[in-house]
Amino acid sequence: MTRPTKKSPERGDARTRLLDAARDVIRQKGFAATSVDDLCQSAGVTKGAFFHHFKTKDALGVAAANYWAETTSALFAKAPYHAPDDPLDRVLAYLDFRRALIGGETYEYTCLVGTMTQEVHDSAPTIRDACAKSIFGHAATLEADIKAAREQRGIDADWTVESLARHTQAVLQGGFILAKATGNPDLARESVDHLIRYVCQLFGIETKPPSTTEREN
Amino acid sequence: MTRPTKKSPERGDARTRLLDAARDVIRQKGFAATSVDDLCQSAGVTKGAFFHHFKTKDALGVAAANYWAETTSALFAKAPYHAPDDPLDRVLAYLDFRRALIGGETYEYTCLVGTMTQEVHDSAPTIRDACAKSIFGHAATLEADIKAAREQRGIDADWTVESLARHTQAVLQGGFILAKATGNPDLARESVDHLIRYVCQLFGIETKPPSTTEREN
DNA sequence: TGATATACATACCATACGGTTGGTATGTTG
DNA sequence: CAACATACCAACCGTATGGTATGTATATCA
Repeated sequence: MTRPTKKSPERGDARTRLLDAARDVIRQKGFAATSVDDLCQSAGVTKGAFFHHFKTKDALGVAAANYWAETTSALFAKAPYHAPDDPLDRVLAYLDFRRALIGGETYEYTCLVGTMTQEVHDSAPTIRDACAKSIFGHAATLEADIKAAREQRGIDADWTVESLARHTQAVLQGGFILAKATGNPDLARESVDHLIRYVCQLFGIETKPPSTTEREN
Repeated sequence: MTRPTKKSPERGDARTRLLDAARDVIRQKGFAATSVDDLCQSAGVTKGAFFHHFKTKDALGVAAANYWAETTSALFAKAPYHAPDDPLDRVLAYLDFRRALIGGETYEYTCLVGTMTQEVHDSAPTIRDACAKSIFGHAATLEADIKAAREQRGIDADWTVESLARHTQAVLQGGFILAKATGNPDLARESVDHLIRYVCQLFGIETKPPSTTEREN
């Protein structure tokens, strides 16, 4: 292998630094408004490095979406919301977890692939498909718990497990837009609160308060 | 003769045609990826006309957001969902109306100001503020009916009227993102269905089926 | 009828953009 | 050690971009 060599540990190789830069800069400025030079400057690499690792700017977009899918999958897989024995508690713990992630600067808590989807859905199908895979792949990780909760409690539902899983992502994405419109993360949390109330009602339990992490940021 | 002069009703003056073009093209390609030339070509005017009416591209963005606010306000003001005597029925009729609007090509039913907010929130405050005004101004038009419904039915709520009004917009915006990710408007309708179920549950009534207009498009 | 303002059109400009080229330093392999 | 591959850099290129300068036809009004 040629690279790392474990020497000069600046902060990862050029490719990873470009992907990290893409994750943050694109969430701030959007994909189209982010130039290749922006990314190179933010990553501290040259244009030569950029086009060595990515054939085109669109190719970086695809790679950034995949990188996002990988890193967020890892984050959610390790997260503590899987602990409860009761599947409904796991679902609610997931929503609590998502709620707790909202805060700080807008680019820190909003969703890269949601942002990119909005921009490129009609003009860059490869990027859009990578974003869709990330969004719906994550939604699918909720389905087992939702299904188990429904069966365990014998809920006679007129909604599908898949649609509820997708709905949670829609609420989050929409909350991010309202938060961006005002620069205020409270607007995203607010919608998650309504979503939590909805899920509690669907399963016939009393609405739980927004958990411990009420005040952060 | 060079200009309209009330003759040759091509389809409005240059300014309006540019705003119409902006509404459609920006919803397809996004704001940053839409060039001034794109807009001029789509509107059938020259660049001279563009910069005669708008000082900068950002100024057009602001004007497009305001134009969107005006035209959608007029649409919703005229819509039939205000007819029912019961305020809750009006709220549900509003959601039904929104649901029925979803269909056709993505650029035909998605929200211009939601799209622009996502892109420019951090780099073009004037556009962002115009978008926010449109979104929250529209949300505010729901508050009277929500409040009346709550009082009439003596609901003891742990949520604010304003937050529920905003939540409806968040769900719509989020639904649009999922729809864009797949090119399928069903994903937006699906989330509206969950929202309708939520509102019915909040007010303690049985969930109504998605109204008459089930199959369109 | 002349002065002025409006509503465009044409031609042009400086810059920023995505992408290419040619090169070097370093490591890997047989 | 020769041959090759990888990772990266600096300089450059053609084009597209937002914006400007200037011209012109029509409408308004004193």
